[in-house]
Amino acid sequence: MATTTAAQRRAQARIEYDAFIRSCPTNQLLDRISDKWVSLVVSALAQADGASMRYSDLGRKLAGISPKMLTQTLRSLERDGILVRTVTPSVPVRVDYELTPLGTSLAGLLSAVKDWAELHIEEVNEARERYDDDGDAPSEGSAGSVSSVGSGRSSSAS
Amino acid sequence: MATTTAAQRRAQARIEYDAFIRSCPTNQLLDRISDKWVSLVVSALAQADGASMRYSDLGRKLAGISPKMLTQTLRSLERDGILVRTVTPSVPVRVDYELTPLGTSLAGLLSAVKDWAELHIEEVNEARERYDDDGDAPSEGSAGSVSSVGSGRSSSAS
DNA sequence: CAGCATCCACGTAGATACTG
DNA sequence: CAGTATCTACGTGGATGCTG
Repeated sequence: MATTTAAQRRAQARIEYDAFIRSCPTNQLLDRISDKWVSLVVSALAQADGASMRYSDLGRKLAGISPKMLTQTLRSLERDGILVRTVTPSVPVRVDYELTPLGTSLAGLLSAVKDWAELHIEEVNEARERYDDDGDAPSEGSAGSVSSVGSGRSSSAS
Repeated sequence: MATTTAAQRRAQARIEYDAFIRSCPTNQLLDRISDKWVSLVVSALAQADGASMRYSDLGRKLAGISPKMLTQTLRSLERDGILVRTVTPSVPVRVDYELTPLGTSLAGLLSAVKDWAELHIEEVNEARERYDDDGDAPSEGSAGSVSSVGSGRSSSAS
């Protein structure tokens, strides 16, 4: 695995991709970008509208993220060509992060997902309440098929 | 916290949401939908084009997913109102999953992300090679600012 | 068929402390 | 300022075995 060359990998790449297949590299990529921190970092950078953001800017914007996760996320995104990291060796070191065109194309999608979450949180919350309160008053369960016969865990979503 | 009513929560919900804030419920929701399995399950259901899929259909489509993860993902999505679970009490029990309108709206976004992964995997792979081979032949590092001065971990992406 | 229960291992996030 | 290093702990996910 560590000995495959770029050419080999690209050759194999021509074989139609299917993220549904676990062994497909796109599956791993999907796993990487399907990450809360990735969504937020990329969305934050996208909101900067082409401009770059400093490490601390991001840390402030993503209130609550640990330096470790921020650096880790940033590094993985840099490695994947989603963003570029620019170090300015001034006295207090300055590091800027900026989306690449590739990153910008992804940013639109991830921002949309983030916006979806903000937009539909109430519907989801109501659905959760309905689900959790379920198993108590079915009022109908003889129509040949029943919907949502869950065990109804009452624990908070955490 | 466990005693808040739906009305209270909805009242609080009017306070502008910001997924960047860790304590915001949308942050948690984003975390939930930013999941590889969620993307794949929802995308698979979306590809069914409004039709329902059986448990085993999904298990086949998402080759490699463990029954545990499949059930777990399905349950969480059902709870969130993304899909509906229909049990048909035939001799061999039959369970169908179908997207709700809410789920369909999300499916478009997640499918787009999945498609993005399939579409840009090669670019990402090339960026990764470039990054990993870096730290060896900078050839320029005096232009005032340098890009990508990473430590260059050579370990495989896993 | 469609799960659920249990066990276990690994990764990963988080807190904390230190550095160029 | 912008990280890095280390340690710990919990969650996540896989394998296995059993059930209606």
